[in-house]
Amino acid sequence: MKNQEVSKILKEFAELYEMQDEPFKPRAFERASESVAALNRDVSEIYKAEGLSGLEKIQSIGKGIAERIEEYLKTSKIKEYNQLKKNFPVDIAELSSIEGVGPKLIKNLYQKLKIKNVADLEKAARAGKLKGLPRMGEKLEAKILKGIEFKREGGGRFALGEVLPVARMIRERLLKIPGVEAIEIAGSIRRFEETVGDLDFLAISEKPEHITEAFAKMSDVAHIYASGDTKVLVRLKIGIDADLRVLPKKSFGAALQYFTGSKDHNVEVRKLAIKKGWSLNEYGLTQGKKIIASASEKEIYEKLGMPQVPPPEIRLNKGEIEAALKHNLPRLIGYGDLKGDLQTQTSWTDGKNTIEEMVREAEKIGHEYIAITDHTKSLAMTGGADEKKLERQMAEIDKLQKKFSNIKILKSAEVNIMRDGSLDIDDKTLAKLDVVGAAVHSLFNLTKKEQTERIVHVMSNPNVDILFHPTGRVINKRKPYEVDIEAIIKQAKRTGTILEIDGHPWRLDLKDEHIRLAREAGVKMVIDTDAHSVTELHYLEYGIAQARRAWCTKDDIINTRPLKEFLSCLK
DNA sequence: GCCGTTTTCGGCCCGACTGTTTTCAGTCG
Repeated sequence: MKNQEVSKILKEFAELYEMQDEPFKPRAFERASESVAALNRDVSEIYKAEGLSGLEKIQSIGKGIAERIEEYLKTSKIKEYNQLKKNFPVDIAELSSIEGVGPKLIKNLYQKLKIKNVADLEKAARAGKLKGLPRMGEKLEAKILKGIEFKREGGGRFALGEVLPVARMIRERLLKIPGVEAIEIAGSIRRFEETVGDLDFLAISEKPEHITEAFAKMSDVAHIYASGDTKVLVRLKIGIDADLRVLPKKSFGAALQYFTGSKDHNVEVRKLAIKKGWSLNEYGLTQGKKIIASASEKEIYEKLGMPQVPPPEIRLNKGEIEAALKHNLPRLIGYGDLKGDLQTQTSWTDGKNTIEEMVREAEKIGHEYIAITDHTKSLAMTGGADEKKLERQMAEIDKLQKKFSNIKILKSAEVNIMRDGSLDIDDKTLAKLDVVGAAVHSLFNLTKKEQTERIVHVMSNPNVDILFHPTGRVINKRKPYEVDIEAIIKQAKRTGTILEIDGHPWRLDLKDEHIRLAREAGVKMVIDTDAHSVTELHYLEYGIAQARRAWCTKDDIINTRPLKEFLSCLK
């Protein structure tokens, strides 16, 4: 539960040091921050069990940072942090979330213009005051205003991947409270939306005051807006609002249906009730004072003429109600249907774990195969592989494979697409790989025509099996590059290139509408995690949810198939 | 501040891109 808080504070340390021009420390704290975020155990648990030395065993954490973490876990603050913060009482996380704003600029903004947050920054930019700063001109000023605008379009929403683990942990904790019969997470999280505005919890309990009190007193709570008998509203320390409703068992189905939404879906469902002379709200489906259904979602949908309950992911009023009424909903791909992962990075480039560790975890998940797709040479910052390094890795995989009889390690790479649509690895080497993914990692600003031609060209390469994260977006951070997605889908169909549904919660690329287009065109797709650590190998559910939202069945996704069959689908 | 199959001291990811400059600082990945 503390990992996110600790990771966040370490990240801020890094930026504070960066602002003071400290050499090397920023990187060290940044690595430590990432390392904590990638843990699959909670730091407070590790500290409780093994003390300071347990913390020091964590990758990229030595004596200094371990002591700071200890101080934070013991006292909820770090003296040195407060000291640094005194010199720069600035919302660094908020400011640096604006594209183009980094630590150096933040330092200047505060020292010269006393800018502390994005609101200050926007005011100064609109007044044309930024131009006076060193190395700042009209274009950068405009870029910053655009960055602020884009951030705002995100509506301050959190990526699902940031908050789903938090919501689940809160749920687990609340379940332990005496008198609590059930807790469900509703709202956009239950629908697996890409981004989430707040967390909605529903609880069944005959003694609501126990759970409301415990909820409001959680250590993750930063502020309590309201706290009543059956409803609590809080702001969590990580910056998102969370609300809890406690209900009697008999109306739980109605409440779950009501609080799951979406709003559009519920409006349509309620219209069906009205047509029958009934009414539907969070307490039940009723006729006057008589309750027709309320305990389960299934009863409610059935009474309204739907023999199938639309899965939460597709409750968007996009045809699911009509289909459910006609008993015509497809059988969506299930959360346990994938047989392998097809994009994973290891310590050979920018991943946190070795090939062996990744394979072992994949085996534990139950995969039949895993592709090792480290970056290639033109992504220099990651130590991307050239032909020689790839050959070395292939040899290493051959050696490693002997240790594993239940899982096939596929030799692969995430190969960079150059400006002209060529690749940065020669075809001879690519031909030796089991499966090849190609990806755009540079020149995001080409015109739509140029970008499309570049990608369409690479898809015609007979070695390229999969196009990775086809639109390049990063949720809340970077818009997709300009590209003609329909042209790419057409080319995928023509060349037999597979399109990736990158399940990494920051990417989710393709997104649902594009998946839908690809499915309708009969294009093959895969779902994978883009994992950079063993923890991230568990990100599959995010990608599967995207596919479900696009009404995909098991047949639409190639890596639901056993190894042999999967391989036969490649070029 | 972290780390070690050359090292417990002395290295640490580095090139592209942009916008600002007239040789380079800041940001990004």
